[in-house]
Amino acid sequence: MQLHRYSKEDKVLVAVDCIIFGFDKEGLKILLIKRDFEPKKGEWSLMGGFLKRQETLNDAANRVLKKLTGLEEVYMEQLLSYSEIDRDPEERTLSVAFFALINIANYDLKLNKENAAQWFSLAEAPTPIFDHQQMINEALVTLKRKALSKPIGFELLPNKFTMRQLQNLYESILSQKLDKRNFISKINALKILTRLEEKDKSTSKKGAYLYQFDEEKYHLKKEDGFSFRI
Amino acid sequence: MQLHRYSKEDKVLVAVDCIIFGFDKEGLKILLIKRDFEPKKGEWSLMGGFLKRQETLNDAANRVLKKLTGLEEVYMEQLLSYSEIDRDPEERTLSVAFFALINIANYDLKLNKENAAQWFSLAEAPTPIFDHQQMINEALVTLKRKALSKPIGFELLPNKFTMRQLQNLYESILSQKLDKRNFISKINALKILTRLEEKDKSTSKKGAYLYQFDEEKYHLKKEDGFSFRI
DNA sequence: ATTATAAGTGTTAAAATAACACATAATTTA
DNA sequence: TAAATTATGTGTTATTTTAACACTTATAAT
Repeated sequence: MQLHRYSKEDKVLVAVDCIIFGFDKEGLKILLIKRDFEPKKGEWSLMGGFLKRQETLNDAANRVLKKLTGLEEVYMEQLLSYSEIDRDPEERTLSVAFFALINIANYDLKLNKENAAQWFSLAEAPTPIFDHQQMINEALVTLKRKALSKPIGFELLPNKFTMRQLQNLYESILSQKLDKRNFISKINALKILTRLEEKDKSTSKKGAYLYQFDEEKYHLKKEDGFSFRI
Repeated sequence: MQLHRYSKEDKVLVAVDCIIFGFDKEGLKILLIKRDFEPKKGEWSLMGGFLKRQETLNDAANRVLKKLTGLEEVYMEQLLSYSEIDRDPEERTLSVAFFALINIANYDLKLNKENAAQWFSLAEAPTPIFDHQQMINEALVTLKRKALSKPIGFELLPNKFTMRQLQNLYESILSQKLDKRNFISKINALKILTRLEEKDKSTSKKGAYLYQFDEEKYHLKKEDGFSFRI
């Protein structure tokens, strides 16, 4: 008897590639890394690596991200898999895309000593290798869909933020200007924010109230979902 | 020099599993197959098979479906991948889920001579092997989301169908009764149907008008999407 | 002729959304 | 110290969308 009944089947390399979105005062950004191995060494790429036999895809995505950037405990979500035969010219590799949202200011990328990882605004990002641009484009569609059906921002914004920052985030994601008054009413209707007494004076003389997410209500809304019409 | 620069990396078996939804007068159904190889031989399973080195995931899903059921040129869409280490007790296997929608009446499953494949209503389906039930549950969520944001039915209904059939389809997918008059108004507002002069008399003495999808408008709407509030 | 059955059709109230403009607080400048 | 500047903060109204709701019609069966 054979050791494995599936032994006649083909095995393939499986990779994970992480589309990391960040947000700061300049807008929505994406994290790319300068690839340090062949093929395509020196070109820009998503954070990627190979799946090991003894780990799940999620584990692999987290391991890869930590190794390349020092980022840990990042919220990640699986997207689609990419399987064109020659997508990696070196060898047949199936790649599973992941996406993550993080607050740029919270993470010190200098941990990444060679500084091979870099944030790019979406408009200015270089064209990455293989089919990574396609992955990014599809992740953006997912991100927009999520912004319209779930609360978003908890992972992207600092702990305390102004209403304007939240609106800027939505505007960045949706590539669309929103009416301030209507935006605030809609957000308030969700009842996921707590307004603090504190104000942020960094952008105005008057100062702007700081808000925090009510984590419990936020996560409840996240499960239920809603239809946020812009 | 090594033949492949990636040669130190692990390779794994990759499978595809197809969640096939069908619709007939009894409602929404799912197609399962009696597994004819070990492990779990004789138990119910999704249509599945292994990815070959020289095919894409989509190709594999279509090949598997054709082999097991005779079904060809079925609309399929990729869902998530499942990667728990021991999800298949035999050997580490990554599985990529696909989902498809077909019109039960259009396909003669007797082509599948051993009749190993069988339609089950969702409530009556046996518990399938491995993590297949989880795949089905997640596919159902996807199906509901799609029904609320894209026109649906083209793949599931016969070429000509009554408004009632379309409503039944939506009710099956959403597990929810809908108001006849409101449903018709909303569907008509989409302008994707053509009403024929013909009537279907199979379910009433009066007869019900038959409709067809206007394929062009249907696909335009499918690209744009909409927010169908039920 | 009566009955039974599913089809077909419109109105109205309620809710959600979109459009819209001015007052305020605090700093900076004159 | 008065005036100007700047981003913040706030409500109302018209429009659109959605939800609730009941009777008539065509035909076959009795």
